Amino acid sequence: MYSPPMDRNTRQRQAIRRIFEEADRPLSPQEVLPAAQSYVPGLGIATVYRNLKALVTDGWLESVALPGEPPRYEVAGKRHHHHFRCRTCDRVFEIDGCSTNLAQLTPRGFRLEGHDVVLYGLCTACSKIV
Amino acid sequence: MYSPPMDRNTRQRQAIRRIFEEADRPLSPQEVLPAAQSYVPGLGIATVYRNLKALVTDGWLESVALPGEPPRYEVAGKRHHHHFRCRTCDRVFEIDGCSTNLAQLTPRGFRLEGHDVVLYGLCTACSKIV
DNA sequence: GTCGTTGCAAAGCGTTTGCAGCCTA
DNA sequence: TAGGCTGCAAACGCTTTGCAACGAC
Repeated sequence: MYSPPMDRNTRQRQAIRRIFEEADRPLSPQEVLPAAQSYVPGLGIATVYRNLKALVTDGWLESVALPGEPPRYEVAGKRHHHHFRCRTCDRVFEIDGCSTNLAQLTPRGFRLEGHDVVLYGLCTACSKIV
Repeated sequence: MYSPPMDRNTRQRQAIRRIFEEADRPLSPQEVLPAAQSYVPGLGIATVYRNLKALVTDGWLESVALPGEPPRYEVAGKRHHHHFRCRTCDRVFEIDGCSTNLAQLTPRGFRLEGHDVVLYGLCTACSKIV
């Protein structure tokens, strides 16, 4: 998989980085596109994909995979954390802390190396509306 | 989305059900295809997809979504459980039990309705090989 | 014999890639 | 000015769908 060396600071790349700095939650390419276009009209979806990939290679973004969902991305370097997906607005939020009793679930003979925890429900905004 | 009424017991459908009864772990369409073809040569991938969908509608299968993975399917009606994915052979296994301290992770103002837990590591077979 | 089901091939859909032209350094 | 980067459109891989033939009941 090809990843650009990211050695030029284009308007498109600036816009995409800015979107993530403003959002503070994992964003999908489809969420990034219209947001980035508000800064750079005409910015194409291919540019979004290419830059997301490049920013991951660069270590500036990390990909966030949730069950049954296309990959999202968030600014890298945060502490170990998990995610909460709102079933109404489909937005994903970061949650601090981590479940501590996962090791005891591991079947005999298996070697545990990592884990994902995803919570589902309603975010603050949506739980007020319903 | 169209789902067949499932009122005929074809060789293809028998084969697919049999695969799941024998496997006892979540299977992807790509895992089902060759296995079902060993019973019914020439069975097509479209038939696999159609029957998986139909068996879910029928309540005989449930879909299992893991982060960054295409959907798998397992026989429905089991107790609440989670999954373990082997990083070497990519197979997914069911694990009993459930983490109990997830509610405390929920951010203030959010309403928790459900959760997913996925463990990663090596299965018994692969931890012996490495 | 009916009509649900199948296999094949075409169509979808989100993501990736090829390419000519653009624009940053 | 060089060559990394962009937008467009074609290509991809996986899943879904249309359709004529098949076969379970």
